[in-house]
Amino acid sequence: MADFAKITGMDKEKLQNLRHSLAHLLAAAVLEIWPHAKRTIGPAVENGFYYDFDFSTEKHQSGPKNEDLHLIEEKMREMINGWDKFEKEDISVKDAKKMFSDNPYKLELIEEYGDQGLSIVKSGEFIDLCRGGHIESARDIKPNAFKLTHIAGAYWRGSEKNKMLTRIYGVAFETKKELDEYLWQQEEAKKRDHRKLGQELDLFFFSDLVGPGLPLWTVKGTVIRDELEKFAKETEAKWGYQRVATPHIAKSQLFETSGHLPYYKDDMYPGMELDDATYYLKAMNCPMTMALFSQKPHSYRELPLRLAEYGTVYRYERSGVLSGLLRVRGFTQNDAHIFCTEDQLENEFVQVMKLHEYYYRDVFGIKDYYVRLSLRDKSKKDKFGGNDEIWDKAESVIQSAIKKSGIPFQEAIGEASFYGPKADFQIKSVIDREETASTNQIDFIMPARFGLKYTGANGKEHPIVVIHRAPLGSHERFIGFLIEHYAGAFPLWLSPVQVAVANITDEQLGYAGEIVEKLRAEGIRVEWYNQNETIGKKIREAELQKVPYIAVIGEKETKAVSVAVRQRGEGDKGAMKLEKFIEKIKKEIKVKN
RNA sequence: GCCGAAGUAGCUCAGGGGCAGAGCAAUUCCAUGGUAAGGAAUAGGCCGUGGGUUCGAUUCCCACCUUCGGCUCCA
Repeated sequence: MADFAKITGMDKEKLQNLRHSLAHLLAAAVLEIWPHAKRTIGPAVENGFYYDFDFSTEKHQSGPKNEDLHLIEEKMREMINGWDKFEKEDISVKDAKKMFSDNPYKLELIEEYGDQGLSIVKSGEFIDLCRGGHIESARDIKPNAFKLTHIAGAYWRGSEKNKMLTRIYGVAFETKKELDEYLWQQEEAKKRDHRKLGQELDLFFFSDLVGPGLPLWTVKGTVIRDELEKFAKETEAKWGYQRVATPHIAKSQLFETSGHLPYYKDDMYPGMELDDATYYLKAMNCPMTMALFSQKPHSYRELPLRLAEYGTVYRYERSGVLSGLLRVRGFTQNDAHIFCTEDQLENEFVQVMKLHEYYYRDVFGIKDYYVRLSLRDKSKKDKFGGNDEIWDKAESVIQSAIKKSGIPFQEAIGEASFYGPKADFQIKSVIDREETASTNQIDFIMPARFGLKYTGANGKEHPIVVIHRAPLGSHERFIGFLIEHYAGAFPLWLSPVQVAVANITDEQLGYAGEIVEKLRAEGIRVEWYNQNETIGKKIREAELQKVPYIAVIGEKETKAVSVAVRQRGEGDKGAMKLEKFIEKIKKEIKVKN
């Protein structure tokens, strides 16, 4: 995992210990108020801590509600005074079982970790089973530098087969100042949440009539989609890609051939039974492109063949995971499949990584991401197709290619797809949720299942290897991310409205209308603020809509055939001739910044 | 899917067993204005959907739908 956490004054381990100690304090406070609750575990996490409880044993009252957090916090502050040094002691399995005889969760942990040695931690009256990692004394906890934030459900030991527990989250820092700063940052982050900005800037929405996870793009949102797509098409054409188009549905045989159906059937929209077959909405484009490639024989001279498609796919994501544009059920991928020889594979993959660098670093200025290299878990053979020889080859090529590209990465064992290892570009949303922006895979398996071959210089047939790649991920997720990245203030080339024309009085309606027409004729996206309102009001509205340029038209401008230019966030830039303004805009659109 | 919370005008939200409220936006009128909100009037509602309790439900109860916070999942 990349470390997105801010470096604070306190050393990291000590801060983690402080947070873990607070988890114990939280448990102690909760047990004071809900004496029959069962505590389970409470680790430190990024920015804070949590503790999981089972309140189902609490007979007299229900578990905590959000409004009780305040109460628990007060209890914690009260209890700190009775706490002192954190003392750690080793304990035998027998004594531990006795001590926690009424707590099945602790007993399960004792059973599992007993042979590795157990210890307990004590402070004041409080004792908890614990592996350790505390600050020296509870006196180091500043009572005003932590805050309980929310209550949520969480499965015992992270498995949905287990009981759902109640998790209480808190945030904690060394000082109140750091806590306040963190809380302020969280508030600021909420302002750039793509769901909020999507509403305010009128970019997309969801309709109950259409269904959950199926975004509808407004006129303004569609401009961003189209610009992004146009840019990707142009760029990828230069990088040697050719475009194809495939249907949205296919017979079950296609997904059986690709191998997806047994693995992913539950995540696909259910099949449509027809006379000749069961048809499925595609949840991925690759089987279609494979079928397209298999249509005719291929010579080594055609390779590498890079086939790109903006393909719309549908996945039946579980209802609870849907989130704005970042997790949807229908989305359009910036997809492509590179069909190549084994010898070309590494270089092609390096090129794919370089394309990412161009997009992320050079064009969008995205810095806050990391690459997750997902490899197979050798002990879980049923999760991954093919044999060890093929996997070893694929993993060695991807590792070598990614090293050659010079892009830093982290390995994740067991995260590979069933048909191959992958290099994913991981980003974080403003609310700190990590998502995959781009996924890139090496695949020996699916081409083999489709029997894809090429004829080599020696006249013999050889197996094809495929790279799956989607640098811009999906329109939905990538635009969701871009909205947050730019805080809604898109660069000129992506802005739904590039110029707002605002006449000061009705006297200039004629001239302003001409300006609007001229800008439009130059291919500039313009919106005319011609309401009967003051210029101050129009400027405010255009600024709130984050329009990059406002062309103010008054009596002076009409006479001089000019526009008074106001730049987003920078204010009045003075008047300039219309031709000059158009030239400036067009130049800025071209350089994409 | 699971735990919890919330759904009232286009948006942000208040209210509460007996005629449905505000601000912003919209429309019209007045004002004709110089760089972040000029004034007035009008219109706008199955109070998420379906059941139930009640003389009466937007309000109370139940179910469902959607959204939000998490968990699990994420080709």
